[in-house]
Amino acid sequence: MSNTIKEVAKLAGVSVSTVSRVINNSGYVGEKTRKKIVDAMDTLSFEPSSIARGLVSGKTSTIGLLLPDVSNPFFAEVARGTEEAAIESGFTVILCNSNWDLERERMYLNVLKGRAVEGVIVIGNRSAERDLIGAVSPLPCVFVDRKVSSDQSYIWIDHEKGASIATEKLLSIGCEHIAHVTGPRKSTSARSRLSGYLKTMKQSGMEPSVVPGNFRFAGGYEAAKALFLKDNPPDGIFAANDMMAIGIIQAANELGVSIPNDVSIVGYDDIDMAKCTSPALTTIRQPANEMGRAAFSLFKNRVSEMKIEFDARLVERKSTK
Amino acid sequence: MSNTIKEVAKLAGVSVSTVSRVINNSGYVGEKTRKKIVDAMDTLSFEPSSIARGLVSGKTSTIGLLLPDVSNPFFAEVARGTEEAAIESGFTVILCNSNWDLERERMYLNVLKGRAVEGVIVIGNRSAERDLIGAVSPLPCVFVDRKVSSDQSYIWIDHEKGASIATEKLLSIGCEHIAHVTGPRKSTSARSRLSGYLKTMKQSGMEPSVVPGNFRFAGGYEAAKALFLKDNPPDGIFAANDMMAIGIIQAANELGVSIPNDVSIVGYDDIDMAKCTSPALTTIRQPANEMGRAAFSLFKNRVSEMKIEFDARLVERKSTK
DNA sequence: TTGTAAGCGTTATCAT
DNA sequence: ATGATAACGCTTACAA
Repeated sequence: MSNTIKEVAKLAGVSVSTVSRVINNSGYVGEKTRKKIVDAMDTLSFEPSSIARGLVSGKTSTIGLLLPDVSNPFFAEVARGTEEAAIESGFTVILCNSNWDLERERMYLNVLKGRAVEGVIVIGNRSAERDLIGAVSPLPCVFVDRKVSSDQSYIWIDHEKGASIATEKLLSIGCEHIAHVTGPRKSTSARSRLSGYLKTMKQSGMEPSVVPGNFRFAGGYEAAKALFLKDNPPDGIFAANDMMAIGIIQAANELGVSIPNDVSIVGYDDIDMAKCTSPALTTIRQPANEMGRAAFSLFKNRVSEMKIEFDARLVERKSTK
Repeated sequence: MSNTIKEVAKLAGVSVSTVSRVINNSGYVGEKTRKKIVDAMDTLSFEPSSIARGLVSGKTSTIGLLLPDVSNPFFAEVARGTEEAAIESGFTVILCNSNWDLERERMYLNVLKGRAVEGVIVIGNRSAERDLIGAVSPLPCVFVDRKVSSDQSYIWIDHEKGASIATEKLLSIGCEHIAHVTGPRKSTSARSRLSGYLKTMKQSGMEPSVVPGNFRFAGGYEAAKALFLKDNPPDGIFAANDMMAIGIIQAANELGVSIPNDVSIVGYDDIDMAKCTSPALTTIRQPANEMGRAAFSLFKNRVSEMKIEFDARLVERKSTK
């Protein structure tokens, strides 16, 4: 049962401030007194109230982590990285799933502020930049997977470049009809990938073909079914993330479309599962765990205006010729 | 900018107690006054400090959710359900990934207590029951996916029965050599599934064949490779969860083992992806989201000694004859 | 070396 | 219908 500092003080026959000193290891405390207090704390199994402490110090050792959907393995992995780094620094993280919903994003941001988090890490959000910054201000905010123009910090990876690499790979192996299955419209990273695809296609004078997706397995699956049933099916597909790419592979297998003979597939993320699909998925690797850890360290070190950029790179496996 | 109730009071030209009344919708407040105050709160975009509230009321409206691994879709979905229900009740949840690590479980439990959560929901943990209860005591604790003998509450689903149903299905279609790929040894649900499998096999006089797994895609994949390369490969496999079943399907596809002709596969969980594998996965359905919601409601209504049991049921798809 | 007392932002109990 | 004011459990000058 959690007792108060007062009861400890009484039992030890000292004042609360002395007890506070031994709790925080600050100021001078006589050896005998310290021992008496420690004993008292033990017998009462005293645990200081982090609420009261938070009220006084304004510090809660808590950060908020806002992301669209933990079920997405990429986000889950970033969250893991952040959480691991946080715990190592004595912080705890409050996890919020916005579900790609603008309203919920705003709501959560308020909840977090009310909870007096010391900072917010936002991953793959949809809100307009100024809305977001306005909403969390004056808390430090680190953006992951999104470049922001102001003096905020962010962890970034060049999706446009990654998408170009993916598209170029498909081009380089001779694909002549390359389709792109997108992520949710409001996801900035999805948009960047789309734009990288579009640019690269334009540069090489190819006709783009875009199918809307949603970053989920089922989305890729549906998109692929539609694509393969067309008169002029693609011979290359760049999916905006691995989950959809895996859905595409399943659809292809079901329809008897052979990978990579009939169609080559490139995904994005390099989630665990990508190694093990059949055929194994060629994809653009994002170091998710590291990105999460980096986000926390940016927050922790109170660096503002710091931009860490990671490199997306191609991981070639068997789903491309 | 997070303002205080004082500043709102000043701006509205009233006392803090009146502001407190409109915040909490308690006591009488004149219509005009209320409007002034609401306006003031808006212009300052005031958000009450839940810390200060917590200090006064002793309530933090926060619960801890301890689970082994958010990357596991089943856990992710339970977490989603819990979080949704929590938010609807004005609670926020602190999410902790134990990574199936006993040490981390204990550590997190302490962190949560220090953070003054009002209760803890524990999913699929490994710790011994009394350790766990001792560690969170005196906080209310709801166990998900685990039956506990004491007066604690739990949400449960009969894994042994589910596993029996799965095994029986395989038996009923004439499989003669049925293997089981297990979950992590220390997972109680994995153990129950194993025991259901073992029992059913024994009842029907069949020789069991158990391969260790880990609930992850790669685990199923590896196990299947080993299994299919044996002299006497199985004609039926019951995987302790869907992620592994999907890994098994991939391995089968790669090795040219035909499903369900050469081998029938049954999974466990019925995650989203199960519908879309190729062939679609026959599996035991667990209502993950509902289980998460139920867990929160058990906590919320402060019911102790309440046991909610869900039913596992077979969802037949194409991976079984 | 130790104690006293003033907050931290709320809520709740009295008055008014 | 509204306002003072005393808690809540702790930290932290400032005194002693």
